[in-house]
Amino acid sequence: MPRRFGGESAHRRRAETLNRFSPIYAVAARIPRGRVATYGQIARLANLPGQARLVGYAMAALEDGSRIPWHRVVNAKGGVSLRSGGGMDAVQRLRLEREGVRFDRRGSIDLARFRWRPRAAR
DNA sequence: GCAATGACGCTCT
DNA sequence: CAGAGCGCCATTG
Repeated sequence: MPRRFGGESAHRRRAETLNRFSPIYAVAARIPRGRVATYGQIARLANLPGQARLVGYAMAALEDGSRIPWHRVVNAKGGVSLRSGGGMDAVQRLRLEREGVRFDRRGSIDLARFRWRPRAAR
């Protein structure tokens, strides 16, 4: 493909960034109901090892009403880590509990029991 | 373009 | 087990 230079618009750059998130969304979309996956786990499954932070960023960029099950994504401690304000952290916990995911007194999930385990590389 | 910030995580103390 | 340090990367001032 001819490499167009200088003329690349910011729009194009934006598109590339979103495209970078695609594999992340693709993996997150496969998390089954009643199970959870960690940011780092998703990063790895998306072939982006060590970029857990990028996963969190991708989740934050989701638009309202997205069909991606963002609530099934938790941190490595099995807890809900949400941004300030919005109260989305409570929403996430409620949605998970409604799917049967249990939280202990400390507010964390037993990953040994609820972590999603995809069969093999896909 | 540099510095700070943020839905993260692993290692070392 | 809590806290500090460091790595990673997109976004913002």
